[in-house]
Amino acid sequence: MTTASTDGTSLRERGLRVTSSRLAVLRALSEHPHATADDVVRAVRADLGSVSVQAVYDCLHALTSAGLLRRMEPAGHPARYERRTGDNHHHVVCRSCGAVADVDCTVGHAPCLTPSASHGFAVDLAEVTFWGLCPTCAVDPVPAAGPLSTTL
Amino acid sequence: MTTASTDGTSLRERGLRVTSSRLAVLRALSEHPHATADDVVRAVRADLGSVSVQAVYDCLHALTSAGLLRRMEPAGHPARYERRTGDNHHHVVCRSCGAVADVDCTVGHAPCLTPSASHGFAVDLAEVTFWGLCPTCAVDPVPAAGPLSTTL
DNA sequence: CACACATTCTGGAATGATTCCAGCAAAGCG
DNA sequence: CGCTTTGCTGGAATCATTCCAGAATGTGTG
Repeated sequence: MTTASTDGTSLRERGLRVTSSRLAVLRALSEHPHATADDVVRAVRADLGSVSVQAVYDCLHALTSAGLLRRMEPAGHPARYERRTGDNHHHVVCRSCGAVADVDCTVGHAPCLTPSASHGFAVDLAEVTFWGLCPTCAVDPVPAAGPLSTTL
Repeated sequence: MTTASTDGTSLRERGLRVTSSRLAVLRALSEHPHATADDVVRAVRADLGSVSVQAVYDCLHALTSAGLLRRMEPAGHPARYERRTGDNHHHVVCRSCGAVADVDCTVGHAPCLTPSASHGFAVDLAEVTFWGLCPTCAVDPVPAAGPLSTTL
């Protein structure tokens, strides 16, 4: 797994300019994995004083396509970002509050899954999302979101 | 798998009122599996003449929570609906054009996956999405969306 | 078969996450 | 230290989806 430094080295290594916003975004996500863009905006503002929303989105995109961040978007919830990249771990999402937790690969190591019949698609990534209720929401449930619960 | 009739029986069985819009939505999705809400609106209008966007969203929600439809939402693309429910099949999504195709369960039958460590979550559904390029886009790629390609 | 009532549908406005745009500011090379 | 490239600001726009209030329609009861 990759959850490297918060100084500029990892940025420079990937040919990205080192800016305070980018470092702050990385720091924010080190402290709060699975944060939403909005969470990151708040964290970065608390850290640097003031940053525009777009600056944060730009950073998130730049860092994501450089492979320093991973983006996941649970159906019905805003996107979340995390620093664990490279390992193919998966996620459990709470259908009540949207909380996300990491789950290590079920069936061994990467690639842990290969589609049986891929209809001619050139598949390069298998994404697994588990849906359920987090410990807190299991006690007193609320609304609900995400795919319908089936018999698992 | 469940891809039943387009007359009102399946609706009545689930205690839903039989309305022309609902039947039209079911028909539309029989002909075009993995259609977006917008696709359905167009299909239903071509069929019935005029329906409001909300009527379609209402139908989609009603049918989905009744278990007659399944909703899937590929990151970065509008939600898609399909009539195959009950079986736990998965999807391949094209990161270029967003096309979706069905993939049968990789590792056997439902439940084909169980999270190793679920952090106290009560998991009830495992959702698998494969990302890649569809046959058409593999020829001449375009933009790109969805999670970053990793080494699979 | 007619009614009454609960649902569903209409049209229009609102929301929330994310993106686009044009101009200013900072990063990094020489 | 100056230049060019890249990143940041603020404000407006987009897109899917939802909320609202009132009109229309399906359905079980008398």
